[in-house]
Amino acid sequence: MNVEHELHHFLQQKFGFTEFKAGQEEVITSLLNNRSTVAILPTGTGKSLCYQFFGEYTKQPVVIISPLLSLMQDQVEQLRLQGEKRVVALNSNLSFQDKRQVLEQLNRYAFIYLAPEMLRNEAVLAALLQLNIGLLVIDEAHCISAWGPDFRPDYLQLGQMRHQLGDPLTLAVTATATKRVLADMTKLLRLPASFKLVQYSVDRPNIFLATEKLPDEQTKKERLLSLLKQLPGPGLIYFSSKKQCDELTELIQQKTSLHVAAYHAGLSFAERYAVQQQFLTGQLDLICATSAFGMGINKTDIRYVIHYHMPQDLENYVQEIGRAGRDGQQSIAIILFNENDRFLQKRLAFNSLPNSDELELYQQSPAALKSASLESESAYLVTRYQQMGISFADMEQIFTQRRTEKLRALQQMLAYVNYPDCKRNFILRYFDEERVVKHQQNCCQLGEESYDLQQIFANVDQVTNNLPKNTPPSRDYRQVLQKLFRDD
DNA sequence: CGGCAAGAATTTATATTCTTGCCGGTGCAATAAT
Repeated sequence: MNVEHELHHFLQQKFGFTEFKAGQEEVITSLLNNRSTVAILPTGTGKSLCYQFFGEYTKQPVVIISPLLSLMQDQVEQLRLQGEKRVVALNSNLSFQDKRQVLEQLNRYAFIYLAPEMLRNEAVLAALLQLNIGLLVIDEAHCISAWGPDFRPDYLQLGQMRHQLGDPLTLAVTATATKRVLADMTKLLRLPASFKLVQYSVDRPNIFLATEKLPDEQTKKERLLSLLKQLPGPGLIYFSSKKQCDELTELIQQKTSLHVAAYHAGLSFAERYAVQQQFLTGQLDLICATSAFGMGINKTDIRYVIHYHMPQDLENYVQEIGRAGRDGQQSIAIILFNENDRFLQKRLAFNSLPNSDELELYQQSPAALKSASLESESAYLVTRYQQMGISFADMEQIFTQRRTEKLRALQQMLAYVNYPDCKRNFILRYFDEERVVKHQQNCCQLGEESYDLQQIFANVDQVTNNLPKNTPPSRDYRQVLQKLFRDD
């Protein structure tokens, strides 16, 4: 039996699938050839199967770096449902005793999930070193570039951690990456130059792209309500402010008959989990959310994603609209834009980084830095950079450069909103794809011309692609909640 | 970093100009107190 047949046979036996989805076989083969791999695959193509397959096939332990506790939880649950019990999420949800026990017997697990922050724990690193890691996986690897520099600095340390673990075979997976983000990932992970890149287009042809410019807030609200009355659901609205997210949720409740809930980091873990489950099971028509919502959400029938505020950059935009239409059916992405929105994003971008006054203060007074780092995000960042051995002079340079990059990305986002020609091609160019698509009727709105919702959704069945229709298993979320948070 | 609304100030004003405060996304781990 040749290798290809053997892989298919194993896929059927172990996972019950007859075919690999796009990219999976290429990734698995590359890993089996002992080549570290970066996989940029569209959402819904089963990225996790790649490393699950590798682990089961080679019978070697797989360590997965995951950005969110909820993501780890989902994956662990899914693996257990598939019958794989040797799986653990090594995180702060574990009690001290449980954690110690897991660390003592780490070699009993085939799949170990953890957040990058956990690698700072020496006991954890030591236990991982005892293991013969077959594969190190960086899930949602764009976080390295998007979150590392100013939000979760431990992402910057992954390369060094990887080295300390003996430079194991590595797989980095994400749905979107420009050339710049890809370069960040390979550099920060210190991947060997021989790494293999498996990349598919970011284009999602079944998502119509629209932007509307509105003169003021009042008009924007009215337009939003009128859209909600016309659009087929379920849907998602993104905000860049928790306050406005809450306000609009209430307004929608008052003015429409839609079942709607808000989702943002101001809510407790339990509340967020409940909202998410109600959305997945169809009890909610619509979620108003901040960027907290989305990663790891597997709902296939989202018909529209509206941006009440445009995001900071096109990377985020493509991630967020990519949550629509995973079933391949016609969907739509709409940005409602008001000129003042640009300042909101500018503020957010600038605020996340320490400015030179702050840096100077902290440099002169370590005591001020210490007391501030408990509350201020940027002071904490400075502390972490110091721990990484980065000087104040270098920090100033790094932060300045980062600010410039963020500003440039925001300019591109604005250019997209204002772009009078085919927006799909704008996105393809931004993501450095050579390919140019032919503008079609159901592609995007051009310039200021209006678009016809009825026409867009008229011939739903003509739009097809090979994305799977995998509805999540229905379950009572209250039970899961109880299990997860016994003391809530 | 910039707009905006509310309120204060202003050459005694029912109108304009100036000032102030407000607006603001994403999460890990670990600690401390029960």
